[in-house]
Amino acid sequence: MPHNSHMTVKSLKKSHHHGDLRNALINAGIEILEEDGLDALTLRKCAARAGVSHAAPAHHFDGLPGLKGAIASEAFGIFSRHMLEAARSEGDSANARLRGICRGYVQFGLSHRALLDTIFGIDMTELEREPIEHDDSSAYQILRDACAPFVPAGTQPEVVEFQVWSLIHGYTMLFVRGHFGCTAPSDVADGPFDQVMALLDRIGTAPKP
Amino acid sequence: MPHNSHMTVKSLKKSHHHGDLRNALINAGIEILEEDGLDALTLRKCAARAGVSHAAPAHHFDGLPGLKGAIASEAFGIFSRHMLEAARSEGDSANARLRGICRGYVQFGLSHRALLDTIFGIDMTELEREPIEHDDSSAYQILRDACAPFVPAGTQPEVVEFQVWSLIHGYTMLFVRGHFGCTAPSDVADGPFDQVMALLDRIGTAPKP
DNA sequence: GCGTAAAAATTGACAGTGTAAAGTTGCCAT
DNA sequence: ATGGCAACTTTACACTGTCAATTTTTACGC
Repeated sequence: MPHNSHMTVKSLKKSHHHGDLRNALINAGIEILEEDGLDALTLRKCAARAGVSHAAPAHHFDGLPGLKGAIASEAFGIFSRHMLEAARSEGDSANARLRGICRGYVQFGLSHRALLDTIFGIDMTELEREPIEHDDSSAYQILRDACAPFVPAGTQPEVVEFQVWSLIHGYTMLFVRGHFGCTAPSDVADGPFDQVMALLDRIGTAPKP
Repeated sequence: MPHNSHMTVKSLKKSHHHGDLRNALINAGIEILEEDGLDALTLRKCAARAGVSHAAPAHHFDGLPGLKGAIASEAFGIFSRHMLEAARSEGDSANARLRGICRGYVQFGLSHRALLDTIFGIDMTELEREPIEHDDSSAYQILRDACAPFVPAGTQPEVVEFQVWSLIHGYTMLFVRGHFGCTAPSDVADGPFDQVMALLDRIGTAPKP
């Protein structure tokens, strides 16, 4: 006996008191992450910024991990849009698109570190977790498209995709935290980006004999 | 007027009440990380496990971030010993050593995730931070030695080192959290390790024309 | 319309946590 | 012995997540 089968298709769950509190909490969380970093993210602060009482989030998310998961999904959308732009920023060739994606990855890590940490801090193996949602315009798909020209015949596309993804993700995570020995990097150019990404030129070629 | 210039060279700061409380707190923290994960690490729990009052850690570390930094240094030593063993586990050839290091990296991430997250969660760019200490037997040096045979003449060793490091670090971080789509990975073999590490065979070769 | 039930949000309480200030204990040099 | 100091304890407080009880709002059947 579904009691709300009358709801319109585009029902935004805009409901009783607040009006889409769920999204308001997610947006508040993103603001806090951008302003004050990962450790500042708090259920109570999100609630306060959304203008509701401190216990209100419990009706929409399963604790702080639940809210973090929802924020990660939203942040992944922001990340995806950033990557789409980056893919086009360096030219139209296949090489330029792949290079642009990698540079955009690092740039996003520098400019929105807490967001990237939230996205990739999520443990997809935990039970009772709904995975981060990603549609056809997600960063995954953008990376996949950019890798496609480099996939040798008879090879699974995932292979190249995972190679590139591992390389740029590892570089970004190590670089933004200064593990490469650069002191306080504030720009991609401050690191050995070009030197490491030179490995991309070997992608899709045969191994040395 | 140094008031303690009388202390012996090997003075372990074994002092008044406890006797090397600093190290006791670090070890307690590592135990907690191994048993209950990153979120369970708490100043008060470390203090309780070391048998002191909850405010005692403040006299040895600058808050929880300070303790985490000291734990990261200790965990990096554990990681380094693990990597030294892994480097020898697959054979004596240069290829086997590099492959062994990479496999050991992922294995360590699976078996001691909280430790690896603590090590590489440290932000080396933050001011007033003392960097993680690493001597000649550190994981950095082990990786550098393993990469040396692949460094082309006239190339800086760091280039190859950073390429390999980025690749394996990114792979590990993404894999252990299930971002490659593997459900609940419990072994390196559960992931596309070999496929991604095939890129290592292109290390040190000339780019395609 | 109206009453009832469910959803949404509030309030109050509680256990943990980090942190700061003040107090206590034991060791050492003078 | 005694003054000083470092290590530790005690006490207190603000902040956090979480739960139970309550109130307010909305939706639906009658």
